[in-house]
Amino acid sequence: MAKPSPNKTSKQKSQSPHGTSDDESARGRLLNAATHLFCKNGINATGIDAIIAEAGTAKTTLYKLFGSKTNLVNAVLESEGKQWREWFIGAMEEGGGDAQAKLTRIFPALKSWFAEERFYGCPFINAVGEHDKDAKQFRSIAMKHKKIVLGHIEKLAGELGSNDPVVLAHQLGLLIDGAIVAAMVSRDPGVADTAALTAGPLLSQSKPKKKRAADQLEAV
Amino acid sequence: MAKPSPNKTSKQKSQSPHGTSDDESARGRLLNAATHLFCKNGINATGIDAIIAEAGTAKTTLYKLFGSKTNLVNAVLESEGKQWREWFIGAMEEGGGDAQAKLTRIFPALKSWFAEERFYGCPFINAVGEHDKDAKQFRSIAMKHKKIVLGHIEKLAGELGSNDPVVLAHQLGLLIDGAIVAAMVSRDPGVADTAALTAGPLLSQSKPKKKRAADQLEAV
DNA sequence: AAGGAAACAGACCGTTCGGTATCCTACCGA
DNA sequence: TCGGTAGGATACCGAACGGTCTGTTTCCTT
Repeated sequence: MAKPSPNKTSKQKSQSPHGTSDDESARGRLLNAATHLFCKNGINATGIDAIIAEAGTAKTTLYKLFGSKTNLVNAVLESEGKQWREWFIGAMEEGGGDAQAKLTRIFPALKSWFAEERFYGCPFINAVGEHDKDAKQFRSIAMKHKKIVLGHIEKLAGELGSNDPVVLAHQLGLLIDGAIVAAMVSRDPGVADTAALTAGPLLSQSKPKKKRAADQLEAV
Repeated sequence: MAKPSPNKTSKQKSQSPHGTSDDESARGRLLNAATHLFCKNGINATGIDAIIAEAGTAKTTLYKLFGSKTNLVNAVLESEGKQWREWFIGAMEEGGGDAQAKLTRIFPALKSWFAEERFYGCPFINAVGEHDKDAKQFRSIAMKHKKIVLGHIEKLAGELGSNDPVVLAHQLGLLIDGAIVAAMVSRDPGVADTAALTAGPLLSQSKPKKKRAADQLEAV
């Protein structure tokens, strides 16, 4: 939990799901500033000038380091996604216990994220929402991110003994997404409690053999 | 079930949750074009010129009728929200049956929405996501919309005999939001089936007296 | 001490943005 | 015949956009 040492190479567990690395190079400052502004105000609403003002760099530096705004956006999403996943998976894994214990930590972890002053929703969902929905660009990035997260949940769901880990992971994914957007809109971290309440039975009743999930689907 | 008439033109149950009213006046065409482009490409990414080009009107007409882009955005959200709610509530209510039957229609209805060619996610969620998250403007509009929807679900949850209709409505709301954003990102209407699968037990097991929801929360 | 890379400042480019002004056309009821 | 209204066309405005340019400062290396 407590973490020593510097950045870059050292493996540190983040306390926070995002974006304030202590990288004080121009690149790091630009990435931090762009992350903050893109997430807070939206990508299209954030101009280059605002980013360099917050980063305290020159415009030249930005274009030397990233080449274009598009590249900067991609770099932000990549680093932010990586940091978020490390935080999220870490929050499940740290503290040990069985799969159920780990999966039960999902929504308390999200709740603490929602309560942060700089919680602005999911950058991937927001990025998709403010761009062409027929284009694959952001949707594929978002799906790649989601796939990694759900993959880990699916693995835990398997350890849990679920008879359909894929479906269970998707169910939890739905609750996660729902909680994130509801928290973004309402600014109420308490939505995570509702999500936890909904997820609870899924995690405890998934061991006993009942009808298979796919069959239940047919019944609807 | 079919209710006649009150407003404006003829009152017909919409087959579709959005935006293509048959109003062929300049105002109607502008509203349709703006709705389509805002939802498809994002509000900030959509310029006035693109809107008037799709509407086939002059820029003057837009500003004579709406005054500003901001006003146009608000008009779009208002009309779109109203149409969506009428469609959604209609989809639950039409066909009758008890509260459980009505609530069970939620996700099949959403699925048919997700499958539409012009499904671009929830305009309110997307609008919040691409603007300042510290500002109330879009968040309050979105919450107002959501409150009406959840209010209706809550009423049905009460009829269902749920011992905590408010919590049940919020649980369903979470699944609805999650399904909408997941469908927007993945373009897979099937997420509605996963949501239905998750909601099913909530609707059937809510009658028997168990621990109160709030108590379960404490247990987490 | 000298050199060079990295970052600085900021003027500047062409384009597009939201928005305004002017003038024109068509229709419609009195 | 008339005037009013609704809408169309187009030129234009200042500001902001993403991006480039020239030139200066800082600092590490040798």
